[in-house]
Amino acid sequence: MGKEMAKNYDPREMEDRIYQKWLDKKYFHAEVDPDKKPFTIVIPPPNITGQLHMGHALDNTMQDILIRFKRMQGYNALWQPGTDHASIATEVRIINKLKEEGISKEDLGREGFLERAWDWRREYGGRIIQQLKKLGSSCDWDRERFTMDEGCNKAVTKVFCKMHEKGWIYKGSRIINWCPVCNTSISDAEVEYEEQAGHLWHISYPLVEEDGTPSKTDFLTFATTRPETMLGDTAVAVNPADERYTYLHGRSVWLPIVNKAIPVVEDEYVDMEFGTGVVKITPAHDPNDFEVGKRHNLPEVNIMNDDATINENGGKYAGMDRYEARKAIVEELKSQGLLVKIEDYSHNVGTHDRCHTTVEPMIKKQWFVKMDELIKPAVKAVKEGDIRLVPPRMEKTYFNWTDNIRDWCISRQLWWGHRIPAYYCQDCGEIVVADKAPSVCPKCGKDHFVQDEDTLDTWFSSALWPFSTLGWPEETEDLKYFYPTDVLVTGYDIIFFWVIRMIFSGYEQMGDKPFHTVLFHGLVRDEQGRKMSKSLGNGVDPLEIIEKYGADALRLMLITGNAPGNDMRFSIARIENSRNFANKVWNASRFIQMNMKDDEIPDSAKEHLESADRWILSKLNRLIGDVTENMEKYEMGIAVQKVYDFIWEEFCDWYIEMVKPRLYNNDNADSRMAALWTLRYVLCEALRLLHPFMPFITEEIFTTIQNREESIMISAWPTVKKEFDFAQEERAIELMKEAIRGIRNVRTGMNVPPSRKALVYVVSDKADIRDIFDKGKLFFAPLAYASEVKVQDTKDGIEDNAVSVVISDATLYLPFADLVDLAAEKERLEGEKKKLTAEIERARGMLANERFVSKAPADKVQAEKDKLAKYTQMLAQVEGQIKALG
RNA sequence: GGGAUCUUAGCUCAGCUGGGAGAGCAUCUGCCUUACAAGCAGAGGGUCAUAGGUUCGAGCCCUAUAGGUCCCACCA
Repeated sequence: MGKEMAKNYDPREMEDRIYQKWLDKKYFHAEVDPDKKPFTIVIPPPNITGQLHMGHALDNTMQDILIRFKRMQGYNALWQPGTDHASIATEVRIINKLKEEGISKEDLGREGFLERAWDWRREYGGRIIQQLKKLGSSCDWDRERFTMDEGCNKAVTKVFCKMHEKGWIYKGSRIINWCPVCNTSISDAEVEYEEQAGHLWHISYPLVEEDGTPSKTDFLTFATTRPETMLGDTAVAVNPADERYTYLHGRSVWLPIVNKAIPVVEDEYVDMEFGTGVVKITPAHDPNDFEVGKRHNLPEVNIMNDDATINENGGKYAGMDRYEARKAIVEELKSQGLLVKIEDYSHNVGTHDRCHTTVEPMIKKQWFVKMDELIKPAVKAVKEGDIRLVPPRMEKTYFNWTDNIRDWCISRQLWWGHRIPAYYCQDCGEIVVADKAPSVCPKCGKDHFVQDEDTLDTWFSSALWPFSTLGWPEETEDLKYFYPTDVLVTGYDIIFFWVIRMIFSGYEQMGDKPFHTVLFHGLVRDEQGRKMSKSLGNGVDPLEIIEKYGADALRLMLITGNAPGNDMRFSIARIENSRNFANKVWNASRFIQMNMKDDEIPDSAKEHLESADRWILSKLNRLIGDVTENMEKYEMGIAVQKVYDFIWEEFCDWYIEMVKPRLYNNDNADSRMAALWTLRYVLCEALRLLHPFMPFITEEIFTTIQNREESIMISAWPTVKKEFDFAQEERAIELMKEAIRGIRNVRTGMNVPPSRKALVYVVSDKADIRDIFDKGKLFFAPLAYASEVKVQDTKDGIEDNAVSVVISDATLYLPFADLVDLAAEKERLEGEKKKLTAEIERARGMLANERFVSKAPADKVQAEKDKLAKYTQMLAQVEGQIKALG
């Protein structure tokens, strides 16, 4: 006899133990194997600063479900794990820690700082990995990678050099987004716009008279949301088509405070409808103005330091913070009578997505990736279906970005990250981009080189993740075998940051897509539907949930009723329901385990299957087909719902109840064995279907019930078995279920309409069987709840339309008339007949329609034919039943 | 300004290529029935946002309207 199962399901006792077993047995490990087809997923590498949150839990649950499913289907499944160095996030974290010690990163110097960063990474970088394990993630941990490990470093350097050589990476002065708090440039994707209440200051600049002095009477008025930038104004602009201002063409205005003349330029960019139709132009601090400045060859006056204080170009305002300066400048303009009015104004302000500081557009020398050519294959891939996005609507978001792509600013003024492999000759200024510092300058022959101080955007290395983790730039066997990977699972919020960049990097570096499918999920929100965030403090810690309810319950909750790409709400009620389901599975298994006792169940038991057995086996068959299909289509939420319904309703509530009398009756060994065999078989198959979703409990039961060590996770995914197709039985039992619904509680005498108290005939030609029923030894739900039981040896006297069910060697007949309200039933059938007749007419009509038959796809036409046949058959049945009812 | 998406039972949400309106929770009734009260047997509850259209047939497709959410761009 196998081990005793505890009365209640307790995940705490089993999950860590089972996970350790899987690790010990190396089930997660994948090696190149030419005989097997690979299935590969690369993990979206979590930040080393990260703590597991519900988003990770969902993301990794989905990946684990897919990889376990494919592994069971016989694929060589590799789930490639790793972590991301997360340059800004980590650097900020370490700086804060240093601050507590009263030191700054400059105090430590670059080397010292990096030492601290690596220490930090060693200490905390593995934390999230441990948390992923709690979830049951079947990653191949032997292959764990880090975006800054040696191989990834090589990949990054190689890509940088390659693309530089191609001219696709360049250094240039551009207007970029500057975060004054993080002290670094950031890319467009990292800017988050926030609606903020602000003001619109209406300001006048005097026109410049012919003698070069500011006019005392003629002014030009315009509005601005950032008055302090006037210090850097180098022009004002009007639309060339604006007739109000033709007189200004070629003239200048006087820039107050700075006290110099700046030209009036004409540019289409100015919207005549907005405000006064005049715009001040600050090329160094506004992206649009920058463009205007380029077109008109305007000087660029940078007025700010890196910390967003005013610099020496700001004259007496130098040293002031940008917002103090704003106040002071407004005051001064007011005192000069140049401030016309102040209006309340709400507008969008760009902020840094990490720290939410208002970004300052500035002109800086930065490294960029040229996107126009690089993006082309990435667009083509999705357009032509080489890469499939699930759900397809994500394509719109994707193309929205690719169509408006701008060059990617990749340099960051940070220390934690991949240092840019560019070297500057101190003697002649030559720039050399190479994987190592050159020994001598190719231009002047000297050897004084200094490496670029900047590091690369974190996403530069993550873009290479699908192939860098497999060994690129080395030509490894892994790479040949596992690349392209199969499915990428991630949130729709990082389409721009990551997904697109991986796709174009894959095509550019590998000449092939990084994966064929991207499966998106949404955000996990709190119970009120708010985004979970640290500042709100409404985050639910997955680890606490796992501790209390088990990883299986958490996983099931996350995946049920969750459609791809849709946000979902966290709900403790649904967690409880998931846990209850686990308990249900546990107890059903315990019941089977108890009844198996010490018995060996021979396979020959199959030869004595009874109708209830055939019914559940047939149902199981259908389930296997459906679930597999849903899984292939990434409809995991639907798949698991079907497994859930099957186990709880069909298997537990019906089959187990039907089979109880046979288990308790020791007089018919064949019948009992057949029931036991079916119980165990169906349970094990259902456990396999459930395993990707709830790996721990299924493993525990699977090994216990079979009293074997063999793991469910490496067992075969169930397939549809022709031998278990029993359409007849399915119909019979479904009908019986319908008939006895409502009378199951007859014993308690409640809630059952009198007309439904059933008279049950038990028919058997065997005397001993009749005897069992006569003496009430055999328990079966309809019998127990029946108003009367008649035992006889032939079918004589039983109406034709009685519902029958075979138990052991007896057949039970439940006369329809006793079970249902005949008048109501007749009415229902008449309705049914009407419906079917209409359907048949429709199908006939469609098939008679030449246009439909000739133009519709063949399978559609076939489907109609099938329907016609089916409906015709059903109609005959219904008509028969009506006739039988009289 | 452009785009996406949602509106289905009291609540939270599924509903795959048009053909049966569903789940969990909540509510009501009755049950401690030897697998399970983390349970069992039942019941009630929906004009599928509104208005049109296509179709033999619409929760699903089209158009418009209202409201919500999100993304992108951004006019000083």
